[in-house]
Amino acid sequence: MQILYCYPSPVCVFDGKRGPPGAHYRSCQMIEKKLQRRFRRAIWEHARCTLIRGNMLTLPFEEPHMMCEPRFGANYPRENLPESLEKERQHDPDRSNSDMREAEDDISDRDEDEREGDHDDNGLPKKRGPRKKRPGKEMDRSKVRRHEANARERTRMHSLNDALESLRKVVPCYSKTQKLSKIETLRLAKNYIWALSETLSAGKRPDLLAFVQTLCKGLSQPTTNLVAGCLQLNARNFLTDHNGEVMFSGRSPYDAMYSYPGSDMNTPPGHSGSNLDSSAKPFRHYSYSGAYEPYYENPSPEGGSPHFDGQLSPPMNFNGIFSLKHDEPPDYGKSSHYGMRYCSAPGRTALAHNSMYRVSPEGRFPYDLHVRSQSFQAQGEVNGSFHN
DNA sequence: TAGGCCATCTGGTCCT
DNA sequence: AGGACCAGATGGCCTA
Repeated sequence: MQILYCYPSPVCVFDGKRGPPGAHYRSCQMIEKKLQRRFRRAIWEHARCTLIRGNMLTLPFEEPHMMCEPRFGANYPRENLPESLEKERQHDPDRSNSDMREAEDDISDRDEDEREGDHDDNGLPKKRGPRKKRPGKEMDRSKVRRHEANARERTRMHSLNDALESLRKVVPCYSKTQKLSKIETLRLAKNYIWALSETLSAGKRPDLLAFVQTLCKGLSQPTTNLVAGCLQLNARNFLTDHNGEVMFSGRSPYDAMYSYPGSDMNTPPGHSGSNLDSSAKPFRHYSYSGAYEPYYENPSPEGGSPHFDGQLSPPMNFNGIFSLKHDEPPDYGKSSHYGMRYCSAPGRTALAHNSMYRVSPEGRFPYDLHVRSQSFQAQGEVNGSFHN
């Protein structure tokens, strides 16, 4: 029987994976702790039996008390510990100590209770009544409080991580396999918000290069590569300098941007995926210009006057500016900053709540994109391109 | 093997 | 008093 300990790096006994803590993991952890307790008890019972047996073999029969009263308290000599326990102690003294203490306490408590149940200090039969308070009670209490505080802290950090995970899902380049680190997630989210705000406040087709540069500002090179890979860019064209500034070192920006197979846009030589960074996964290619035109230049499907109701959830990613991502849109009404930014953008095409927005009438952009209240099937496909 | 990332523990501080 | 929040310390895992 093999037990994998929870602390300090929890491992799920069922699938052998370390965190992250989730519902499944937590339930596993509870079961695991039960198993640990049972296991420790089993070990001690085994040790007890072994030593009793050993004593039976080595001790003269005239010392039968050793058989019925083996002591495993704190003063029990370590050299008499079973090998497995001694090994464990050497491997991790702190943990083993606490575990040992716990197990020892269990057993010594039991033994003590058994003894106390018979006689009092004077050897007279023990009277019934409230138990004497032990001197260590106050310390036990603070210990318990510390444990509770630890548990709360864990829960707090877990909820923080949950929030971070949901943030990962709404920034570009979400990947279950290659997760952005916490700090990179926050940086990317900040950049993303900033870039989108700039785009919206400008109210015109954004400078793609500037957008990507803003997106990658301050990110590490691997994350920059990842973002570039997600956006189907040649990651090597975007170099992060020592200050975290993203520099373009390739050809003209639009050459390095998207090309949709069969489009009349120039396809950069060797852009068939071979020049992508190794971290870049095969993504769908989108027509940059085709994607933008309907949003900025065409009249709204309803032919209404340009207005904006301020309820639109923020765009999902650069070419997904036309995809509305959030299943559970945040309450943007609370954010005056966003509301102002959204409303202040001039010349924007109206997007009514129930309208369906077809990005490319020619079908060059292969997805129908819907506003929030409608089907998200196509949106899922689009997002899938980024969230491999 | 060093460095990055992460989970956890822990003590301090602030607030209710 | 107790809970929330924070930051430092610690140790494990992973990767270049």
